[in-house]
Amino acid sequence: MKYAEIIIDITNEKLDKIFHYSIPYHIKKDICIGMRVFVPFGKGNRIREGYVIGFTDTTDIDEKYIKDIYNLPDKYTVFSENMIELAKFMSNKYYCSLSESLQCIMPKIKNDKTDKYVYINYENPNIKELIDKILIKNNSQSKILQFLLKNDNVSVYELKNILGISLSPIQTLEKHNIIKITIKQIKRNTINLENYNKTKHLTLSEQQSNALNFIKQKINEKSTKPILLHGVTGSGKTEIYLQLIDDILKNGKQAIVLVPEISLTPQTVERFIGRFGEKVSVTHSRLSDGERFDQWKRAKDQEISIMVGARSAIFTPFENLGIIIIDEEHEATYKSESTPKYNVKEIAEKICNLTGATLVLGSATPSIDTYYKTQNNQYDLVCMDNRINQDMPQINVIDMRKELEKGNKSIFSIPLFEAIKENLEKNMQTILFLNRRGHSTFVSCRKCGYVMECKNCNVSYTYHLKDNKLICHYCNNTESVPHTCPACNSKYIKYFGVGTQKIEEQIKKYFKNARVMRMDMDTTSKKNSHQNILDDFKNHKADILIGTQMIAKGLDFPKVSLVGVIAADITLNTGDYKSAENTFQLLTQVAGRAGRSNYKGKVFIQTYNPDHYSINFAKNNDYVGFYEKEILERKIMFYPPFSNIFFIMICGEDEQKVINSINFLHKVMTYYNQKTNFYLSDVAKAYIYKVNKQYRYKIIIKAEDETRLKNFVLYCVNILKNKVDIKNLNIILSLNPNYIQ
DNA sequence: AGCACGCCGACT
DNA sequence: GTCGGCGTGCTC
Repeated sequence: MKYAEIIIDITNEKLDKIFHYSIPYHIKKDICIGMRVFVPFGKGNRIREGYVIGFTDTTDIDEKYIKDIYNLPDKYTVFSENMIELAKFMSNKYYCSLSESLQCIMPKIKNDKTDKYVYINYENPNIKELIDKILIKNNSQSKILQFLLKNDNVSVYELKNILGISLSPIQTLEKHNIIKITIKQIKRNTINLENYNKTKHLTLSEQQSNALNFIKQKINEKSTKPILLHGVTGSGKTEIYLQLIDDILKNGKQAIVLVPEISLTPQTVERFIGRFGEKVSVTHSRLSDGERFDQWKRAKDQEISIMVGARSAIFTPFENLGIIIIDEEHEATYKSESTPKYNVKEIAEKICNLTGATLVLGSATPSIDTYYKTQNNQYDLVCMDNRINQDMPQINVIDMRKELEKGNKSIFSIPLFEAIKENLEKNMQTILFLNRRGHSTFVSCRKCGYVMECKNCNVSYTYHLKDNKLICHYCNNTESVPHTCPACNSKYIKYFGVGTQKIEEQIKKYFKNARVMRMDMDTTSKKNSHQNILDDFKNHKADILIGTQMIAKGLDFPKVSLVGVIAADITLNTGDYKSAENTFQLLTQVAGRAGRSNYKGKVFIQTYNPDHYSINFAKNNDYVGFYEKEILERKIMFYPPFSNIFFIMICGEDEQKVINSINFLHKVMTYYNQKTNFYLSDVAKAYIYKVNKQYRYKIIIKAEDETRLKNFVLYCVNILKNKVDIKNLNIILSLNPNYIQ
């Protein structure tokens, strides 16, 4: 144990290696693998943060260059050895540096003074005299008290910075009982336990107990295979999760539950808190760094046993993890879109391999990739085909071409219109789904055909009725609507296409007495507005809810008996190989919102492609049928899971430079591909080829073997980086991205 | 990342 | 002559 192996917490390719430091005597007894360290680094010996990932007795470096570790900031290990192993796995799999992986695993420890707040101690009976005594003096203590008398909610960190003082006068005042330092309550965004009623186990249906017993048995057998729980919408998957977790806790182990960010509303969370109370912690994207760290630390200190959260909750540092549950496993948000571009299902599988925990994936519409693994014997499969309370809703597909033939030019088909009317009369609720926000998709001149386009991006503006503005959905650039056409000066500006705002306008026009609410990115930008809309709708403060993606999934409104999909074609025609899968999933999930309690649900899907298999299988609630058709398609087209797709995009403001560099890269790839013979596309403009003034060009390459493909691409990109000036260019690499751009 | 070294242009 | 621009290279 002569030297410590340290990873420096700086993101730079050249620093992505182990540095050796010697261990001074005063920390020798405390230091261990996984701890944070401060070390002198570089020529100026600036103190930098680093992590101990191992020890060694030998080094290639001349001993005279080796420096001492400066100190250990924490008394605990930040990473378990499993987590260090996971970080190595991540940097290899997602081609990022070790420090990036480690940063991703551990929440940023903010200067730990940030969360300590300072108050004058008014409980001290002599406080008035004591303050007066100090105020006369001209010292740091006096400055502190003057500041505190004028300001509320002051942190130690702010005091030090604003007044330019050190910690010691603050500590002296605390010692003399003049001020109090309290760790700030982190309850701000977490759920208040008092609002939740304790719940007990529900009685399981036969299919639920079968599923539960199957999974329990697999856990007892110490099976290492992940388990897919395929249960139709409303089949009661959550209750199974709860009882599984209960079992895990009884064995002294802990549980991680991942849900998509969008369903991290109290609706889902309350079921976990209701059952397990203060043993549960919840993380979501709106937590501050300090709050996030606090949750992390509570897990580390074994104050909690269950973490419910979005993607990043996978890194919760439980000592004795028993189970990882990934609900709605098909959701695209489980793949990160920023470095490291990890897929949380892969991370979860790795963690389970390392710790012996069990991985359970749940969905009504499993991803094709996951279901394929069950057919391949890599995963176990357990199914629940029936709803608990009701039959599956009746799904009607409406051919919008025929509506047009009949002379109906409105957004609503006659059957959907009649159903909305009938539902309103019955005082039941309706959900209308459209995967596009705004009012009109584009604005153009009737005379010359000119389309209003964003200056920064190669996309047409979307018209927003409420503020009468044109908004670019890619860069949020906003413009007023012109009165005359900028190209030909004609006055005939017309709005085409349909967005959620337009639906709202039309509904209000046709159903004057209906109470309507809209939920999309435009109505949910304020804090809690998301939740307020859902609560109001659940309490029947509105009859019709119009919305995008965000109303499609996981919500449970007992009084909704009608669901209308305005245009199924939007997801169908994205040009992505996953468009059929996404359409099937979305339609099934939206339809699942109807008739969840005692009322029979009805669903209307409007489309110009009524014969498309994704729509037909969704109509018949036939997941397996859809899977069999789709997997055949993937095999023929050599798409995942039969291949891996590498997406390479180069962006920059100088279009010629972008073209030159991507052409060079393509030449290099073509040359080396003579041996490897992967499927290599030509250079092409990205789907939207200009965003935020940046021009974007892409190359797509497909291969069966992930590692060989990845090595090939990284090798070629490296040649590009060494041979061509790529300054001011951005090279984006993504393996199996959610969307091909 | 951030700091030193080093090699060229416009000034006290 | 020298001050300072930031290009290049290295960090246990």
